[in-house]
Amino acid sequence: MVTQKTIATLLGISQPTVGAVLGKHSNRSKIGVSPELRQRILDKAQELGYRPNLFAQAMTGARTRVIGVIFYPDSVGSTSPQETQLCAGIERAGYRAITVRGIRGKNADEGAVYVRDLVDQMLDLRVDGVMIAFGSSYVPTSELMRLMKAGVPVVTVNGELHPGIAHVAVDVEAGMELLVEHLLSFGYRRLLLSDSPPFSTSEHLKSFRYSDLRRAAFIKALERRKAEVVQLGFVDQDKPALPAALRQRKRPVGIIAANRVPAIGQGEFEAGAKLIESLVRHRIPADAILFRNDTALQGALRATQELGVRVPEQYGMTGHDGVIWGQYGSHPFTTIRMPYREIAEKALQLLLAQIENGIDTESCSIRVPGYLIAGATTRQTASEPPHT
Amino acid sequence: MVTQKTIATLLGISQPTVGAVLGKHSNRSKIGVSPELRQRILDKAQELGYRPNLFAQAMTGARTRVIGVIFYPDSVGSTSPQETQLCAGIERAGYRAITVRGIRGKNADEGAVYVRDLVDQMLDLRVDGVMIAFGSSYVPTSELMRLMKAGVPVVTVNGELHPGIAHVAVDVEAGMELLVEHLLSFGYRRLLLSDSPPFSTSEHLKSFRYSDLRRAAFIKALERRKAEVVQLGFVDQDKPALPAALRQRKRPVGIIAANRVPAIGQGEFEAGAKLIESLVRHRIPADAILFRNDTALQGALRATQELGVRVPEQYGMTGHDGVIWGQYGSHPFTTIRMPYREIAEKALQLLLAQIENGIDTESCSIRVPGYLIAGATTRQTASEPPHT
DNA sequence: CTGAAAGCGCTTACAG
DNA sequence: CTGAAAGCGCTTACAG
Repeated sequence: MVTQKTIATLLGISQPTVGAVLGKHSNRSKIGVSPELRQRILDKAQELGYRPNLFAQAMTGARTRVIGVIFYPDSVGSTSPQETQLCAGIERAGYRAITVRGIRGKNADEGAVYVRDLVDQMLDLRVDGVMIAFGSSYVPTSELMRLMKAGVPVVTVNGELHPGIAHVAVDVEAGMELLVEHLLSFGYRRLLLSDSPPFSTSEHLKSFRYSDLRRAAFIKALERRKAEVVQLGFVDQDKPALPAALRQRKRPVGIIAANRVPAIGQGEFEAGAKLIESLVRHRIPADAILFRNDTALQGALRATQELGVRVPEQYGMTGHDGVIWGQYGSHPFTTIRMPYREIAEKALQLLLAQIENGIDTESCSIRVPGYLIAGATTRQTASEPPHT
Repeated sequence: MVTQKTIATLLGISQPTVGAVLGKHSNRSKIGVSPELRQRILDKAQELGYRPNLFAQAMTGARTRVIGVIFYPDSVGSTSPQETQLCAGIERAGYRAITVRGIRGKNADEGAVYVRDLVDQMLDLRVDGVMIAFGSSYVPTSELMRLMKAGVPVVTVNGELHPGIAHVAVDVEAGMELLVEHLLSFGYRRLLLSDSPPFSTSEHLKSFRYSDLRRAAFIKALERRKAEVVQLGFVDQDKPALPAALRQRKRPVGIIAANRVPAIGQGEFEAGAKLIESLVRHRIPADAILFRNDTALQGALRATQELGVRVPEQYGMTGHDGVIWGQYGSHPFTTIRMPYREIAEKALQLLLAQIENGIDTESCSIRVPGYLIAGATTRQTASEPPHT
């Protein structure tokens, strides 16, 4: 291994002089070096292929210029390709992105334990900051605070909002507005939100959860249009009572319905299928369904084939997230494309600001709007509502 | 930060004694410590939340127990979820998986430069070994040798075989055999291999490339069955001359055909679509098509809707890789599921053996067979061949 | 402008 | 069984 000392010895000078030229803070070094010597040092370093020892640098307490990224892997240990785009933004900013994962014996489902382990690793690696993309999975605020207290700024991406921690997420409300507007303008009248049962009973979390934000946004979008919103609750077992509002056909109506079992991982496909089966079986007069994400939409679409239901004529369907496969199936999806590049940029801005100016515990939350992609799971020409 | 010294001072003993208990090689330390003292040290460490400084440990030249994993990100910087499963295997073995990516300004398409940068990072991080999953993208052997020479063992996963470097890959030949057998047993007779034009003209690489392996496996599987194989070449422009072998209907025939433009990234979808369009347009009498991967199959399947071609009656279609979405579309795919878990395990075995016993430059290449998934893009009951 | 010293937190010899 | 020392490769004060 060629070190600063190697170079110093060869050049007959002292090691710190070499460090002043090759070190990471060479610009603000107090050691003056003549231009000629500097050049000789640089030449020799180049010639020998000198690379600074990262570990030695880190020992001195300097910045590592490494940003840790934590993803929530699915049950088989894989990571969403979209999420990995967060790393691309980090590289563009001149930092290194390091991804760590849980170590053996840890059950990925035990959210809190898993996160604790990842946070430990981040502290061990002395990263300058942490980005955490855990989707809607549980992250204890205390673990994030552990990083912040150790001087490591944190920004969460999508997922929940934690008090005092910077947060960047897709704007659920704006996306919902786009979807509702799109559906109504193409003649759909009875819009059904495929809702999720609550995972957690924590009151604290309630106001931050994706499902809750989404439900609130749905209600808001419909009420803005003077439309009534009815709650059907769980529709996967008994046939729900159908409110009068669903009988009339002119005015838009919002319907909120859910399956009893929460969808996780691949279960999303089945959850989507199950919902559409329930709607058909109970003859619930919805004509457009807003699914939680593209995976659920895909599962539902498949089920419509077997049920003999026509899409988009009989049911319009929308997803969320804009996965690439959704654009290449039998019906390209009408969905909201997740603005991951913009999210990555904003998240990085928040992180870098804190790395450079110190940690900021003023809650800062940024919402980035997604884009509507109009596909073939909804009508492409305005027409009369079905069920007439 | 609580260090060994903190604990030593509090306990009134010397720091190396603490190190002998809490250090990574505490078992084979030459320093004897009484059980009582050992316990007191452990208790105090626990109480103060002591964590060893990874950087200080690495400075002493000890193993880092970190394995670097290098993926080839697609054009938008995302990573295949399947590939990230490699990391899960590493964790199960008690190592840490670290993923690095290129730094700014690097064009991911400039394969060699990109890889050089990643290799530098791996060396800087003093990883114990490197796993590299670059698909069929270009990796210069010299870069891998740079790691090996620095004492860092390397194993490549899928992609090409490099002389002297351990390699684990899906068994293309076995997969081809499964597909051909499946198609023939369900009555398909004229099997068309969707081939790729060569990317590289390097003679050296030719014997290792996925497309070449695949083509050879196809020919082998058909010749084993005394079937003739005809080369149509490029079919995306002019109508090819159809050999007599394609006119007769009883005996199986293998057909090799390609589009002129290589498919990369999302272009795979279009490539699949383009091939099926060419077949229909030129009335090429194939009745089953073996696509390069599931993405191409999906693109082709979509095109069949627009072309009014019936799948699986008129054309049977198979993919490769077994992406999860392929199981949930209008036609669940007949495909070969990539045995990623087994691949990860084998790759890790090869890597750990070298980490523990020193680098081994005897070329070691392991092929892991995939699994056939019989779906709805091929017939599910034996029947007569079409075009009769 | 240049050199000698201290220190980061460990591990690994080497003395008592 | 226990302590004092050297060294890994840097950075950052402090002398000349």
